[in-house]
Amino acid sequence: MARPSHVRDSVRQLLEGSDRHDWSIEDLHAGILATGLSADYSSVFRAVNRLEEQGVIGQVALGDSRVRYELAGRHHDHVRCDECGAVSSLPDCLLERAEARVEKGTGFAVTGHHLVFSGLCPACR
Amino acid sequence: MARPSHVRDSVRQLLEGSDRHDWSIEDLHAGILATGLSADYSSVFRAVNRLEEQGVIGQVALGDSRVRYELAGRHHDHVRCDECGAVSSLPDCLLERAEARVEKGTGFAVTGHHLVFSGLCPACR
DNA sequence: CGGCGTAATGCAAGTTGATTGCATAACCTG
DNA sequence: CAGGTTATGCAATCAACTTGCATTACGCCG
Repeated sequence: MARPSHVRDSVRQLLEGSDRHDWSIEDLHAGILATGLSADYSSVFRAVNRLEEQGVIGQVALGDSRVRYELAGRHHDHVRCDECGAVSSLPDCLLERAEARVEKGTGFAVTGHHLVFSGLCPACR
Repeated sequence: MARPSHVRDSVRQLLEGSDRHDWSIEDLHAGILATGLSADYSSVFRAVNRLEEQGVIGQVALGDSRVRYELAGRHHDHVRCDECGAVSSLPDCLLERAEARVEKGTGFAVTGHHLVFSGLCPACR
């Protein structure tokens, strides 16, 4: 019976109150502590899992072997800086557009991209 | 003075002797043991790192929080089965093509994709 | 051929981030 | 207020990666 969870609420607020697309659990944990509230890492972990189950947030695979999250919403792709790791999101799916467009839209100097389709292989479907 | 390294050689042979694109260090380690040779996990780890430095192999980010490797070569994208994790590579960059093409070419039922551009952000370049 | 210096290896310990078990505290319902 | 369920903290565990250190194996040079 969904009881209030200040941890979950805090996580949600952090996600909603920023435009970041690369929150790690640790970032969220630190973020909560920074607001003066307290929460255990494991509680944040569980809050995040729950929010993910509920479809409120989703994982973002940025290839840094660390699970990152962002608010769930319309599908979009990301650009990431090789240097500082900054992540920006692209307004829409650019599958059929070129990297030049990314450059133009974000100011990033695009050097490459990583693309993974997901689905079911012939054997599984 | 690059001395012979049977571990490195074994790793290389495994990579070259298969069409897999998702070798984890553990897979490689197991693969070597399977050939009758012996090698420590850490040696495989170091061999893999060296081969990566040398540009012989490269990481593949498949979003399963585990570092995976494949032979370095022309850029290409991957399709991964949500169910069993099977990975196939696509012959060329499909950035400007649609998922329908992937379906057709691989037999996978594509349900989505993950795309990450990399480059330098305005501040870094 | 024998000594040297450097690279490779194994073994074990250390790190980091994710995950779980368990006991306690909090909340909603009846 | 009692009962049942969920949330939380704390500590322990896990998994994968990484490093330190001593030892061994090459390859080279005199």
